[in-house]
Amino acid sequence: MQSIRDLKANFSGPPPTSMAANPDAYLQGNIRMTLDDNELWRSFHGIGTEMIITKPGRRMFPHCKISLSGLIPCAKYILLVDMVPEDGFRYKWNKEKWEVAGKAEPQPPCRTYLHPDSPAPGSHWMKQSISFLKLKLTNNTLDQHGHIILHSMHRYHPRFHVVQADDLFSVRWSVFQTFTFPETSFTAVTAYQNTKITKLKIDHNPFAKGFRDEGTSKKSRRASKNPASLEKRAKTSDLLNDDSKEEHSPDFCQSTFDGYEGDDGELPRRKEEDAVKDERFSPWGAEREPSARTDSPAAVDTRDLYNAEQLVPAPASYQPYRVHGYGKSPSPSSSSAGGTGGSGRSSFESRVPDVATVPDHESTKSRSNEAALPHGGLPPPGPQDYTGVLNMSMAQAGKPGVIGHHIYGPYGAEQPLGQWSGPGPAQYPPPHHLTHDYTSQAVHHGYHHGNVAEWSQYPLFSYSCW
DNA sequence: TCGCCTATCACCTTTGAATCGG
DNA sequence: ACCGATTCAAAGGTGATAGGCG
Repeated sequence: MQSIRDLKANFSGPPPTSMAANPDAYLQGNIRMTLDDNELWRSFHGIGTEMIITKPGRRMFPHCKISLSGLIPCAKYILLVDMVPEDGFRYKWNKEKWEVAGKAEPQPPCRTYLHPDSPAPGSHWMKQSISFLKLKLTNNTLDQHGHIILHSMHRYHPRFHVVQADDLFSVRWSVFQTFTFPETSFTAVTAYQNTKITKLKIDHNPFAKGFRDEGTSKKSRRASKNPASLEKRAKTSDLLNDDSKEEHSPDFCQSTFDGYEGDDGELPRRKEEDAVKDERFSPWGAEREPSARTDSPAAVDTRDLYNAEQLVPAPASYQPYRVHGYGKSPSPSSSSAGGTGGSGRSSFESRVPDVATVPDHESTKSRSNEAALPHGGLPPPGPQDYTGVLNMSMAQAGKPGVIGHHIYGPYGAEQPLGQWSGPGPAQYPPPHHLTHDYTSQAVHHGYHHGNVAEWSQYPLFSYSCW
């Protein structure tokens, strides 16, 4: 899992370098998030997770379930989840594998799911697993229930935010850290495409028990009524029987993420090997191959897409954080020595700042520079969902020694709306920008850019679970 | 014709109120 | 009166399916 270290440590403590050397010195920076049911997530990820989205909203399965540690027991926190596009493409399922089908659709209104327990003290969050069971996904852009709106046939991954705040209204003044887990990425679909995923869901989701083969469920009767379904079921079975050979299956193209490719030769540690396996044989391999990306119809610069879709502005200087914090490099959770391989959990300690800083001249310059780039132009305002949305951004004085960790409203006097449509693409750069040593790079860049004022925006949508 | 979306279905789990017994 | 265990029905989640739409 990847995470991003809260910058607050930079303000309240010694220089970043020393902090890195003494991580225990600042509790704030020691928040650790673990993905529960990691094995299940991985089994889905290895095939290519799909999540059904429906108009009334559909729960995720597996659902997001995490564990937290390192929080201040008596301090209150708010937990949020949002979904961010994995890339700038639309996909289609063709001949047992996913193919790029063109440029991604404009990003639907960005919403954030607030955990219903929020706000709650750190002790509450740490005493047990935190489940986002009731989070629902929809493809209805006019949804009034607060479900997270996604596009079908697009790839996303959930992003978890931990915000230290006494209440929702103080969120804007609060620090928050963001975590992502590579294995939780998925394709939003209105109907399952990959029969292996269907089978896996049926096998593991209690609500789908009625579709399991075991016993003489009425499903059999139902299926027997329709020869076509019989055929389909047979096909499913065949496919599943071939699971043992799946690594050689045509739909399991080798991934060539740069972050991993370099290691292809030798993988001394077994854990790492296992961890990377999912990526290597993910059905996404072909599409995510750098060359494929370049040549794909979408030879579209994803940065443009994110500019328009995400509205999470981030200057060029911010890019490295996101690149390393989120990219498809080997999952740090699984490759880390303290790994969670056998624990069935993926864990990640926040390392990289994911907190935007108050823009200063430097950042302004940076933005200007980026705007001058071929793909760095400011996008038109995207379809932000402002209704009931607690839009906010985190602003932070990036200069060393400056105690500033505020979150400014997007339309506050401090920050004209125009600035909110800045170059967001930095958050989701193409995989080929990944460097080999993801973790160390992330840390390095995070601190390296500490002097640069940066912005980010997290539109928070909370009424979905109140 | 094809790919995707949606309404509907039967089956199942979850949930909470009602009931019962100690 | 209180508490815990059990029962039961309603609510809601699931994938399958057929048909609609562009």
